[in-house]
Amino acid sequence: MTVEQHTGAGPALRPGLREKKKQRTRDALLRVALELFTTKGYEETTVDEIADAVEVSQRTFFRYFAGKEAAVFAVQETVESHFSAALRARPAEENPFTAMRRAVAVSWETLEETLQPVVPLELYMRTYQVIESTPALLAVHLRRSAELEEETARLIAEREGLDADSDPRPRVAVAAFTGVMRVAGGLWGRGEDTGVDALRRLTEEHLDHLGPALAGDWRV
Amino acid sequence: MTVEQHTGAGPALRPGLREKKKQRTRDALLRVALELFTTKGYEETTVDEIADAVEVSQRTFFRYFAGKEAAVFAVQETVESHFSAALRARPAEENPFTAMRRAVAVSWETLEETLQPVVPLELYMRTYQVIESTPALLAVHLRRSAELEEETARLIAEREGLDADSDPRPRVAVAAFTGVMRVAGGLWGRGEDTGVDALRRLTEEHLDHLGPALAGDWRV
DNA sequence: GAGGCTAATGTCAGCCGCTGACAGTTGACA
DNA sequence: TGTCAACTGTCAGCGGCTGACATTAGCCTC
Repeated sequence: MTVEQHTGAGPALRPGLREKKKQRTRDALLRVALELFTTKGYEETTVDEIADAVEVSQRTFFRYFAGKEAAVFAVQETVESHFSAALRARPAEENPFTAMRRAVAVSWETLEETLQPVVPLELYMRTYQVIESTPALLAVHLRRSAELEEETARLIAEREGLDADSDPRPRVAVAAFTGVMRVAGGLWGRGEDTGVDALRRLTEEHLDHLGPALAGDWRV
Repeated sequence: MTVEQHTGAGPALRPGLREKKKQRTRDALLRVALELFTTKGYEETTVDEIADAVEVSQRTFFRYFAGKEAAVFAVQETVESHFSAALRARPAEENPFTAMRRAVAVSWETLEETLQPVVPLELYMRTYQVIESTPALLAVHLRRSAELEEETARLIAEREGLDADSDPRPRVAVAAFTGVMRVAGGLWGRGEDTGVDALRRLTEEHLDHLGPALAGDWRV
């Protein structure tokens, strides 16, 4: 059994019937899973239901996804590496915060076309809301975010010519930044407007407060 | 079935044999669970093993703890409310950051005596390391931290006479603060020195960088 | 294009976490 | 002492997940 776990970056050279079938099965499983999660809820959806809907055995589902959770976060992986790429592409002159802010902005602008081959943007957005509102998923999401944060800190350290292991500043800055991002994300998840624009606006708004909030005395 | 889920704040007026037995069972389950988790690992420990060691049925374990995880975080609950209390006790003149910093410092100083009745401090510290090094537990921990963060933001907002729902600044400040705390906690979890002092020192060190890190240009 | 190789899938048995239902036991209190 | 309620045990069962083994089906060679 070989089954590529990640979508992109496969060999893809002369797909062959076998590869194409695998891809189709994976896509079908993913789509059906997200569709069910977003309609009847994550906890309420059984792996058997997903497998049945795609007409494969439960065992096969687990060969494509490490677990029920994995299906939820499969798309998220794409989004995250999309952000990392955007950050790497930022010019060296920008300071850490500007670079992160713009990387977020850019990666959201181009999100739709990046995701299109995998799932429609709208389904992804709905999935994101399921994550924010399902305790078990939120927990995993936060841990994953922490990992992305670690990676981001290393990127920032590199940009600034610092050693990420000995110098705490990159981590601290990134922690503060993503902390704010998370607050915005949480608010968005609890709000009504589920569009990308609403999320973008909320984020900008909150990031604007980062500097002043740390200054200290708000009562002036 | 009534079984008080939390340790403190019970009636405790003239315990009675029944209450005492319940308390003993719960304590035994908790201690044995943490002991097993910290020695053979969380995933490797079965609920049956815990129950057997205490000589109760598996079903009884689940009547005292909502799940395997709940046992791990039972102590953490105490620690968290201890911190909240310390923050509430901070004088109003202190600015948000100072208040949070000192609340952390104070609550750690008095941690041992607070925990003593429940579990030895050393066992708690070991448990904390298990949390940091077990993905499933780390995930839950982060979600719980997010909830504490929410509560803390409300406290801060109240101190400053702001509305936590409309004004993003309390949340942002708290997010930045706890983000840094988490980084320090993570480093401590991966380090060798497992004492409280090491954790305290790391925290102070990282918090000192919060202001400067946000200033922007680190290359001067 | 028949046959062999191997990847993908299906089937089955079983572990573990967790829950509802029901029955048995044991403190509490009149 | 007897009644009631609280606590516990037993049992059956679901859902997530895994290892082992048999079956199917794409691929490649002669």
